[in-house]
Amino acid sequence: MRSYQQYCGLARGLDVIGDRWSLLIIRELALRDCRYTDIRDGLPGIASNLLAQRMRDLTAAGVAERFDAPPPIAAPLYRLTRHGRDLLPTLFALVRWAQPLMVGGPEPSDIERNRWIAFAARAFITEIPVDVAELTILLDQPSEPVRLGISNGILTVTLHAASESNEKLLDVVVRGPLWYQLGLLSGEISGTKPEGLLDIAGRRDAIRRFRKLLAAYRPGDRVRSGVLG
Amino acid sequence: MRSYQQYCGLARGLDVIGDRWSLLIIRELALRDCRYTDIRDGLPGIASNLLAQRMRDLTAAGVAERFDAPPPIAAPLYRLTRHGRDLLPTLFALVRWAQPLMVGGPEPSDIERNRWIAFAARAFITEIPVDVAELTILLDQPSEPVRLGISNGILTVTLHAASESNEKLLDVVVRGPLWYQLGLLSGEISGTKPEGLLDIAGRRDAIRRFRKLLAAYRPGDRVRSGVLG
DNA sequence: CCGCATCCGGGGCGATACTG
DNA sequence: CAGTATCGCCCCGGATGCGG
Repeated sequence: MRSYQQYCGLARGLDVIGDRWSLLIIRELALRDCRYTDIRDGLPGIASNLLAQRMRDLTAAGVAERFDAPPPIAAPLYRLTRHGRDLLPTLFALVRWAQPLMVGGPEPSDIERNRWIAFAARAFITEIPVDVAELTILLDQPSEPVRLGISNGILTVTLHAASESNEKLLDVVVRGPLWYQLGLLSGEISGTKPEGLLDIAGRRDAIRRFRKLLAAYRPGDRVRSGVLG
Repeated sequence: MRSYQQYCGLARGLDVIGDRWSLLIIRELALRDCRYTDIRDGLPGIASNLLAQRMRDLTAAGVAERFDAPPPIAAPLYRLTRHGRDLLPTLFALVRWAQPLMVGGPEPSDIERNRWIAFAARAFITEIPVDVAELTILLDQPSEPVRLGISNGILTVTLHAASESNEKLLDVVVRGPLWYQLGLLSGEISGTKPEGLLDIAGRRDAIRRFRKLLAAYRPGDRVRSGVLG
């Protein structure tokens, strides 16, 4: 992208990640290390040469990097650098802001990737209550189920290869339409009983702690009405 | 902008604010209510028709709105809506992320607007220590000085009409090159004595509390090395 | 099959001129 | 002052090709 040529932090940041597709590339790399093709799978409609250009730009900016995975993986992979990962809290904030645009569920023309809910999970689970220090949840779906693991009060979100899940190790399993699961994470569905199409399975105590985990998110962080208040 | 047509919060957000110039327009409106020309002043190089289009898009999206100011102001003004202001914490996060790109000072080709430091101030002052509940600081410059007012532990940042400042009401006055002032806010200049070109004036106790205010910012919020860790 | 490079319309963008 | 109008140009989107 053309630089804005402004001595302003916001403009400088946009010079790096303001290009079309750039943040969606970073989203894909945030979910897992990717081959070129893996990234393209998450960006339907992007021109191939454009993706190549973006990868050059992002690596040059120190946001992503190329590396060779150990055998038997033949293709080179891309991953986020430390600097790239530092950007994620910003993206989670944007996801929270945009949540009102998600409430009606997907439009017929919308592309969907089940793994994207892992990104939303990171955005909406912002705090771990002390008595939820150990808990394992599976957001189950036909393809790309997502595992939320809390250990020592630290959350780790991973993509689950389908049916890899040893259900013995899971405390809670959530099944149902993806946008219902999203509504659960974002707090729009907060009733204490499973809502309609949503199936929440697990021991009673585990489910209680899961709900407490979700309740810890508050939309807050509002800016007061005054100018730059 | 063409919609990404993805059922993903990040993509949905970018559909609204991912266009070129959009976030810089929001920056200008965050600093003060603006006439059309005021916005354009902060976006050198933007085509007039393009700005008009962006304003239509942003008002349609409920991020900004047009309104008629009371007399004697003749021209219609733009301001952020509540929804637009909710976006500011995200932009502040981006400003913090991009700070490493600011350390060397402006490039010769860079445009500068002194008011932009007000935006940075909001980004880097993230917490108010309890004993700094009352404090008034002026970031002084030839044009567009910025006032940081803390009252009841709440920070308010305002643009000061030049020489409007009644210095009697100011606890601390900071003078010096803009990017030195920025370095002070972001913590790169944290020495206890005024650095070279930077002049920090005020009562000893006020300056001490001012430094404590700045020290409250920590770059933190890092994401661990694991994927979506 | 994967990782691009190339080619080719179309439209968004940059710059300027113009109008109420 | 607040936009609208016009015109290149280049970036982007879509398809194809091709070497590893």
